[in-house]
Amino acid sequence: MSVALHETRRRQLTDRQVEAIDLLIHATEAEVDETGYDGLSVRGVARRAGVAPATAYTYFSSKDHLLAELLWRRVRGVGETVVDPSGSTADRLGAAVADLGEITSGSPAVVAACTQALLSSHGDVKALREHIGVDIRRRLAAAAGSDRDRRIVDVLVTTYFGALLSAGMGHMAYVDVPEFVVAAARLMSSDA
Amino acid sequence: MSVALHETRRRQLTDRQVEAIDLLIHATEAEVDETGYDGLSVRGVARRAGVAPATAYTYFSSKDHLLAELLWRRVRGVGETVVDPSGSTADRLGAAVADLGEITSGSPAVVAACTQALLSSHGDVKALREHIGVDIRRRLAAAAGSDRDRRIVDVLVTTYFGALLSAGMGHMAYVDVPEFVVAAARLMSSDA
DNA sequence: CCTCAAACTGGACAAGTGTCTGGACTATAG
DNA sequence: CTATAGTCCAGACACTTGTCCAGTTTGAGG
Repeated sequence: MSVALHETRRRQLTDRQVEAIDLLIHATEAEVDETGYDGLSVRGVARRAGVAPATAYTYFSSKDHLLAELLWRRVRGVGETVVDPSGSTADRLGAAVADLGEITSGSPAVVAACTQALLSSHGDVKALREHIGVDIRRRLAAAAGSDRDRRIVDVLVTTYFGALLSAGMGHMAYVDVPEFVVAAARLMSSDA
Repeated sequence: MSVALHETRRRQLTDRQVEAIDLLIHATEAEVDETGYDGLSVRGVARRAGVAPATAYTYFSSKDHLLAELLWRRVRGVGETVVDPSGSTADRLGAAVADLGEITSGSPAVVAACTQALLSSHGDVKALREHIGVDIRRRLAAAAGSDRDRRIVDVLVTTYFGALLSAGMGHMAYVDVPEFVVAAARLMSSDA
């Protein structure tokens, strides 16, 4: 029996289980793209993935958990930004934020559902949210480089999540989020 | 029959109905302070307010609607910030943001529940969210004054909501939100 | 091939949410 | 005072969500 360590559960999972989880995540993406957040249900995802509802519930405790895991995979999938030391702080932060745009590319319905799910108070979602927050902050901090700009990174992370929220509410397009955050970075970097 | 125009419904309401609605909102505040967002229910609020559940549902379609209305009333209750033309942009924005701190004063549990409710996709909540967003933006824009700083106001509004989100997730205390946004304003205003 | 423990299944289940309805109540108009 | 339109109430209702369980299937090890 070959096994693999996986983040969704704190146990070793067989290849088959890993595959079932992947199936569920992909089914989630397809399903939410058609039905939207409100129309999504764990049962619907399980049906699409060809898995029994009870099985889906052993891996994911709610639809929010499914969506949060989907988003977390997207965040992890973003490549590390190459820092160019010759550029200005704003340039470097801009490059990092532009790379983060990969997360919010694709179907807006899917992105909106994921970000909405991330606000859940369920324990499983909280943990994934923490991972995502830490990861994004790490990327921006690496791009900023010096400790002198930590304050700017703090504000920028907050602005980034605020912009995602704003996009989720339809006040901004997801494609415009990176640009907006870059503009904020320039406003804060005097060495532009 | 005396009547009053009220925002919760698009109809004229009797005094008695206005009072019932006030009772429900106050009961919501007390209830959520004890039980938190997850423990809150329309039925529980109705019981505390001494109103039948069905009646409560005629005025508010969900617990999110109750909480959003509560927050909207708080926002409306904040006095208009007096703009001091002699101060810097950052100073004026700072004064406005400090006044907005009134919204998030009081029980953090209540504030957290309200902000969480505001993320609901229900139509009733959406409308209130819109009102709140417009009102806060108007206050900051008035404080900024010149059109030159419109960009800064855009970022600041986004940062403000991002900070509220951050506080809701426990990464920041609600009392520190104004200070954080003021710091952001200073970072963006070169005429500090 | 056989054993057995683990995982999957599908259906039942309790809890919670929002809606609906018939009857009681209230206040305005005649 | 009576008629009547509108509101409120209490309970029933359909629906969804997450949990649980007994039976079946799966697959690694002997």
